[in-house]
Amino acid sequence: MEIHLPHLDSVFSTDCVIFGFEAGELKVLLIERNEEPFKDWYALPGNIVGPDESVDAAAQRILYELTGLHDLPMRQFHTFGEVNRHPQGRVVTIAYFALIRIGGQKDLMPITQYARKAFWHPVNDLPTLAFDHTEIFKRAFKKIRAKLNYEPIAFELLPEKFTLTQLQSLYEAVLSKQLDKRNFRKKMLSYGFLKELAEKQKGVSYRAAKLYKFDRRKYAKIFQNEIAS
Amino acid sequence: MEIHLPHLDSVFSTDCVIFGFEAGELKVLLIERNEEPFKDWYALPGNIVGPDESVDAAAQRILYELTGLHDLPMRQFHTFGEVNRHPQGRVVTIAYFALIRIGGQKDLMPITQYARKAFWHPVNDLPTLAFDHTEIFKRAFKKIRAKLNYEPIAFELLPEKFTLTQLQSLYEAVLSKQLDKRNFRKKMLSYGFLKELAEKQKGVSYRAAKLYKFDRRKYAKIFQNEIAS
DNA sequence: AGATAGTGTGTATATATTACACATTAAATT
DNA sequence: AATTTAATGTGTAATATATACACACTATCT
Repeated sequence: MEIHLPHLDSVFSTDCVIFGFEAGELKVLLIERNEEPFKDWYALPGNIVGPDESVDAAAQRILYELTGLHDLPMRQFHTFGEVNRHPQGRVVTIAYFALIRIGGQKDLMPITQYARKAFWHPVNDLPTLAFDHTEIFKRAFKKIRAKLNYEPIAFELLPEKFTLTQLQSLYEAVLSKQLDKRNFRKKMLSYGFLKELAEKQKGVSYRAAKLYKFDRRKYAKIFQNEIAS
Repeated sequence: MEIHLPHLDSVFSTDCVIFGFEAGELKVLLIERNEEPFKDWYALPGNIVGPDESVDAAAQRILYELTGLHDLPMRQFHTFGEVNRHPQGRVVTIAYFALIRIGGQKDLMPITQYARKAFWHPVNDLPTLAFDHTEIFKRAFKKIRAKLNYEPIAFELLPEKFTLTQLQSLYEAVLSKQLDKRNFRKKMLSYGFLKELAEKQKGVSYRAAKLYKFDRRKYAKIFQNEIAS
């Protein structure tokens, strides 16, 4: 039996690529769709922008509706404007990415019926995604890999207090390469925006590491003269 | 007498920020509008995307119609999605930039009646522009300033054969700062992607400088392992 | 007391960046 | 022919940054 789908006029939508970091792995937030087309498929959280909301606001609303997450600092990274991206008609999609601390939120929980569930999936070994979401994801991943080297995005993925080893392991996960421990520490500390805390790591069965936090204030002071991206 | 304007449904448009370099100055391509709203104002070349063309293709078509330029390597840099950008209704605009050699083309000449003329204007001291085009321009300018440091975009603005002094003057114009001649040359040449030609500059009333050209092949070879933007 | 597992640290070498000044050349002028 | 003009083309020393590399220390567990 064929499913009848209405034809859509030109519309725009947003898709969000939300990255998280957990158990030494970089992960991306997916939903399981509960709607045609691509019902039951995995997809990036995304939907149609309303006529009376800005695209930025729509991205926030849609993410909330599909996953329960709200008020993330989302950044636009590309707009996908090919003609045949959507089986039901012309859709231009403005894509966003954000990086968050997994677990910093309460559980993931779709608010609407468009998604059956929302879940984290490691970026390596992603399943096939609906629409052109695999391409959208790849582009976002490339972007954050590049940004990692010149913007302090790593700290958005880590808990507020973190060890230098955790920071390094995040860099290694995102860049897919090993880094030298001594050089990594020397460099990170040389920037001067990491604040060493009195506190130490807890609950480990070996020597506990010092905790640090990212001092956004100092960062801004140090890099205020640089050209922003 | 009031002008009646039709209400538009949600549509998308493209705007292009085309940079050129002439007489030691960075310039941007503007049009003089011949249509409401903002009739007679200066603006970036832009218009509505058709239902059956990709956004990238639309950007090319629209630029051609308004200025006569075609087949430029245009790159998307931001999408403007606020609700009240356009007095006639909701318009989401995908913005592109490109860099070209002024004079490499025949004259600028609008093909359609939407623009009365197209012309180059120095980026410093821009006139007031229609819509939010000043903001769009600024964002593009910021982008190319940043890119100049990690992508070979300078060569898109220069003639095929150029002197190192011309190259330096371009860097100085875009970055708005003076650079040291010896260090600049040392660094540029150290990359290994500039090819020194046998030929020399002509028609100058002083010692003629050596000409160089950008060797795209070598560039690709040298930077193939780097993360692209 | 010993084993385990990860933390924390320094130095030497190579590479890149910065600061800085003058002789050379081609054309134009006298 | 000699001089003026205006810009080209070049080197070195000092400093800062990046890389390569290994082992003693410490907290917990057994």
